[in-house]
Amino acid sequence: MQHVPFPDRWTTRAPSHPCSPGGPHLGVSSPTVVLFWWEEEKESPGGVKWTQLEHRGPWFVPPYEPLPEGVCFYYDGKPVKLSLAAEEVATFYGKMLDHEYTTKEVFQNNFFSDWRKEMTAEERKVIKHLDKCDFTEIHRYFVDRTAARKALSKEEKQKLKEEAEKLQQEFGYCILDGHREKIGNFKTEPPGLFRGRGDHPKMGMLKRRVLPEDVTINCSRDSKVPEPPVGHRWKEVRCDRTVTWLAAWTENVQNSIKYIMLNPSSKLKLALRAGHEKEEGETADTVGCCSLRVEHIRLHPEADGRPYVVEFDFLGKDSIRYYNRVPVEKAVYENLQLFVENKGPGAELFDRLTTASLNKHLQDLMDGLTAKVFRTCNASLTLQGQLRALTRAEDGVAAKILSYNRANRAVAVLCNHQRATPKTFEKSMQTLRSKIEAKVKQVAEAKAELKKARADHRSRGDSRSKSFLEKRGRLLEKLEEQLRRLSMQATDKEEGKQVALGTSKLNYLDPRISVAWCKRFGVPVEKIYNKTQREKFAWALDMAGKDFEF
DNA sequence: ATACGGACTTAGTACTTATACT
DNA sequence: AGTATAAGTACTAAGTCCGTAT
Repeated sequence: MQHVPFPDRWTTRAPSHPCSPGGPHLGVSSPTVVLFWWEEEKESPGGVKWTQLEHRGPWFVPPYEPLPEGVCFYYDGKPVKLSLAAEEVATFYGKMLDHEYTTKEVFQNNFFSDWRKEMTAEERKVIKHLDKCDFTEIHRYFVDRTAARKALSKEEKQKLKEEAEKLQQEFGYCILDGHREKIGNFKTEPPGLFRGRGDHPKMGMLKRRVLPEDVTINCSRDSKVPEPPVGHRWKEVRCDRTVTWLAAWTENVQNSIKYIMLNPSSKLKLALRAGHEKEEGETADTVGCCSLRVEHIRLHPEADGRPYVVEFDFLGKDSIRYYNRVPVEKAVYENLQLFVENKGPGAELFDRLTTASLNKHLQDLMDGLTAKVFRTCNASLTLQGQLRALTRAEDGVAAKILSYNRANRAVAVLCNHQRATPKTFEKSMQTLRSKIEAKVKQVAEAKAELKKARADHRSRGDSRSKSFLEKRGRLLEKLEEQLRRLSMQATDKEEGKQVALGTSKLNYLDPRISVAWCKRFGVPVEKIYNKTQREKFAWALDMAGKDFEF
């Protein structure tokens, strides 16, 4: 048992801070030598997440740089020199001019009203209507700047890269209980216009610049308190060992807390959604299973040749449409009929159900079970089952990977992880198709050649014609293999055009299932997980054997 | 008993880099 | 070598869940 020298939470407002130079003493190591965190003792009791936390605080976005002379904003056709604050907000809009957002009325109105708040009294007197504002010069300036950046020489690009790396090294790591851990997001979010998804009522509102005075720092009591930028101070410095965040601030648009947290590779981490009640008018209108309304389902006594089918159609998280027709048991169907009875389309379908009561019920069934766990578990079981059903030991690696992707896709479809069909999809599909056509032709030619060679060998019977025949045989085999691979690629592509595989792979599926599958079928794990993913799942790579069962 | 908000976790999109093709 | 496409990363909005205040 470890002696704990400090209470779990400790906090102080810091009107002035100790001026200790230098950053955290990186390289402090714990006395016990443990190579991997997953081999360490399980977490301490009482919700304490760490005993040592030391870091540099967030990196702040540099201050606004005014537009150069000659880049002008026009109102009603006349050039207007804006005050610094108003100009900055104008550039946020100007940058987005060719984005769909700026065509939406809600976005325009929110932007304009927030922009006016940043204007001086004189500016407010002049600038009264958005449709008289001309941001095109501002827009062009930023387009040119991006182009110039892209056209930079190799050396200049290299230099920028090195600077970014230096920043990463300086601010991107912390010391957590003697381990140097990567921070997930060490930069404060830059100011800009809020980009809510779906029909978000707050889209276009001004998201303010974060100042050190907004930021609360969390670190261990005996560590070096990070230095705020010169001339500034932190809102607060505290030592709360029951939470994992390093810094936090309140964001002004939704009034929610934003955190600086660790990278998912660090030790502190490791189907319908539940659907909470949301404040009406504050966010886009989306639902989950508890907040479904009568208008979101249709009941079919019979559909697609199956009895008792429920048709779902609603917008879920990120305003992604969920559409599905599910056959259910008779009892379920009849209950739904009761729930729909005498209700308008906008009424709650399950008016006596909340996420709390649902999770309470699931908790009673199994300790720690929540709707979310159910979704995750369902996903992992589906993957395992699909892998078992689809993989054939005698297949080549390419075919096995196709099977894996199919299994992965089944999970993504189950969880409704969608993406927009890529813009270039049709084009690249077309080139793939013509490649296949060409390959088919080649195969046919090679077959004819082989036939000829065989006849030739039969009539001549010498060793030269024999080796020629063998050569033709090998060529045909190679071409056929290439064709198989291409058509597999095409299938994979077509089936996956609207499905986002990454989300389930990264967040839902127990990586040990995939690792075990790779080991069992001799597929290199790099074909399934890229470098970042292998880092995140290092523990699974280490511990899952080929016989692992979820 | 419910509302609220803090602390994570999940997720799509925008941007960057690597790889494949011409 | 240069460009098109794919893969990977960064970013941050939008969920879930739980504990505490009302």
